[in-house]
Amino acid sequence: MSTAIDDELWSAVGDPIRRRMLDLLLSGGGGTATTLSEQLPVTRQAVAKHLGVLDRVGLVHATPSGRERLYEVDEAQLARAVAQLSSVGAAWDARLRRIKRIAEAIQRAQEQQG
Amino acid sequence: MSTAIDDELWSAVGDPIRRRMLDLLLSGGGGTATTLSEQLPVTRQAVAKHLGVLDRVGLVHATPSGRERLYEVDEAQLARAVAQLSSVGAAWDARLRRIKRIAEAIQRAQEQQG
DNA sequence: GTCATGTGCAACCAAAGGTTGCGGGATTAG
DNA sequence: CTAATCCCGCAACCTTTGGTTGCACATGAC
Repeated sequence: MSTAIDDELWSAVGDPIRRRMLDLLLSGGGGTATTLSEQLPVTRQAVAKHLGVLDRVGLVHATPSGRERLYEVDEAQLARAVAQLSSVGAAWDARLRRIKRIAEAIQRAQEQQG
Repeated sequence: MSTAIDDELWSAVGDPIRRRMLDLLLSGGGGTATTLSEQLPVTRQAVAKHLGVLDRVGLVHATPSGRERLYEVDEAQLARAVAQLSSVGAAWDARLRRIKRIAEAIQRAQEQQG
């Protein structure tokens, strides 16, 4: 029910730039800070900071290769994040359904009474 | 595929405190800045700011009542947000599946060849 | 009227996202 | 080998955002 433990993963994917970065890394099969920044509206340094955040929570990992630094998505960790997203979504969805059921019950009761 | 349009809703539910506020509002059937702040680790003013954010994106709406100001969740808008969460989750999930399929295909090809 | 309570507004602080500028390794050209 | 280049990391600085305190105003209780 609670989302307390997973706030780090959440806030990691909560940033629009970071979500687009994950998209780019997934579709491009990895990338560097420079290549990513060319496809994003921010500078290389900003991308590097975001990559640091994603790296810290384990969503990506880096492979130094010569003067480049190739980043790739950790698929298992991203799968975990996706699972948590759907978990929260499912919880809210369930509560919304319950509220709707209760509201309908109240309305039925009022119609019977009135 | 893209999440560009819905960044506002995303970032609204991207904050852990705001998610807990939505939870509290849903389970408690509404609340004021004061009552919410009593159940959260931040001050009333911080809660009020968050309520302002949630109000701006339409996830909650306020009902002035005397000297109080009751906030309630806009269920339709929250349902929209949930849909977008699952949408992004599903997109990533699909891409992860595709990557896994391709990786397996490559491995099969290598086994045949080697 | 007086007192308490809930709100809103303003000033101030700290952290996060973003930018520019610079210096340091690895790679390629000469 | 040297020089130019490219990619990267680090540091300083700015702006926005989440958070706090303090205060003034309005409304309900006495």
